[in-house]
Amino acid sequence: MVRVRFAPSPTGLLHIGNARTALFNWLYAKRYKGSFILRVEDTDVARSEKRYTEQIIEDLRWLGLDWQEGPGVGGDYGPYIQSERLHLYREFSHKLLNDAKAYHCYCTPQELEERRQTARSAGKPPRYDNRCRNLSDEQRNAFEGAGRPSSIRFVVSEEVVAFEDLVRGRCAFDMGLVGDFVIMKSDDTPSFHFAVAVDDALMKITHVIRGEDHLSNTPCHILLFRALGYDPPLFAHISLTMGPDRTLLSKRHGAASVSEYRRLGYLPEALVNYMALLGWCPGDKREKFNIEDAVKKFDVKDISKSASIFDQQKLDWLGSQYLREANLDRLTDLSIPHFKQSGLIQDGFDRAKIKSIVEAVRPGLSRLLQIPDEARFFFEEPTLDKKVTELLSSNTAERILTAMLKKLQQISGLDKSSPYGDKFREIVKDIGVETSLKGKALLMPIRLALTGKERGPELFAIAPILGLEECKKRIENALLILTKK
RNA sequence: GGCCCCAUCGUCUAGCCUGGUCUAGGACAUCAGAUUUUCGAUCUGAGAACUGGGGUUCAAAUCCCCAUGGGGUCACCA
Repeated sequence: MVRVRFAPSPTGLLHIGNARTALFNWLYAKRYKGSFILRVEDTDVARSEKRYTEQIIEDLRWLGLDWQEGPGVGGDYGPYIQSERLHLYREFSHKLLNDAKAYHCYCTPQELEERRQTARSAGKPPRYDNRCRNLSDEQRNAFEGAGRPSSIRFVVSEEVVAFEDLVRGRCAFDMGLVGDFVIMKSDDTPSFHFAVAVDDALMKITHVIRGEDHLSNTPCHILLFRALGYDPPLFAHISLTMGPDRTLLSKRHGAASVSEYRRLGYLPEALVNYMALLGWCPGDKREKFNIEDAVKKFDVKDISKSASIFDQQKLDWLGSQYLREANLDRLTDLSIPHFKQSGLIQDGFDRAKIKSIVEAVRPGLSRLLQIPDEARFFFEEPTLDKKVTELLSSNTAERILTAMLKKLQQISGLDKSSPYGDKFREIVKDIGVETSLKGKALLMPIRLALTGKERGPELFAIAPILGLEECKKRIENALLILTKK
């Protein structure tokens, strides 16, 4: 039975890199019909915040990554929030203390920091020198008497620890090179290493799929598992995601969290598809695939070993693919909040109209937030700026618009479903014949007058949505500005 | 700095394990053409890579070594 876990720490929003790790864990669990477990690692009291826990949970749900055990769903190995498991870490740390596999360290953070600095400037590795490992009783009593707080450190044995990483193959580390590390902080909460080992052991995790940044932590965890009397799980260290400058993806690179991409209006299936593509491919030539397809083919051993750079353009491309094939009613529902937020509609709006606007506007867009922007001219009369009026200031433009206005005044409606077919198209056709203009020369002035923009949706889709009166008004308006010049 | 991981078009990658079928395939982006009476969208096409050096071999993108480059880690952060 495969049991994998995603263990975010609620010290910030769900980062794209972490979300990808969660996705790979989720895919692996689904692929092998195992359990995906969510565990909240909130042992950093100073930086953890409840709102982040909530936000992370919301983001995972939005992405569609459901968990079989964890906050909100329970499970046999709970609690799944580390701050509710403190008694367990204390218990296990005392066990290690009794077995002489751990000891109290009285060094203060300031002392440790100073030593690290001097070591670093001397060109030496900034590791702990194990100085409290063999404290005499007198020394210990002196520290205790002075009321010095202590942390608990793990006795790291000098040996080479090797393991078979599922993506990297055999990895070996000389533990003689690493210092004894803290397992319980002086505030009696566990360090990351300890909490991870205890929880992964107790929760019977079979595969630890996590970022490559944990690769060199792994031997520490293996030693801990052994000291605690458990078999270590299998490890799979997946490559990291970088920004365009090849440094670790972070806020500096712009949007870096799932919430931000959500706010920008990417469809969750597009984001999931893109994250899966970062360091993994389904083996065939498809780039666009849904999560179920990914489940069928996914395996950690196929994950690329090298780091990958987050490519906004490719995400946008995928975003546009999903946007154009999304169910139109769903898309309409999803974009309505964005319309409201940009002040384009209020309660009591015409849903059918919004739907046709969304349909007209969606090709070429990659996310929901772009929809109201692209559709703004449907709601607000365009302000013809200097550039547009310049583009319009040819006498052919004036001829076209004058003819158009005249023809529009002679008809009673632009309705696409009128028995006369597409009136607007007919009118344009006639004007084309009359002026012997065609193509861009013919259509661009009309587009500019109607929308105020050089680019936008299909012109013949715009007019019927705008309606006859609005079209007349806008053309009149454009002519007014032109003749005034 | 020590240790560890990694290295194919600008980017994501296929191929590497099990050398020959690779004059290295696909996708995004770029450029060009076509099409839509249209900017965009769409379609078609083009340019674009095995980091370098040594081996091993009849043969190396593929196996080995070194160099270089990138990244990670060495916290009472996770």
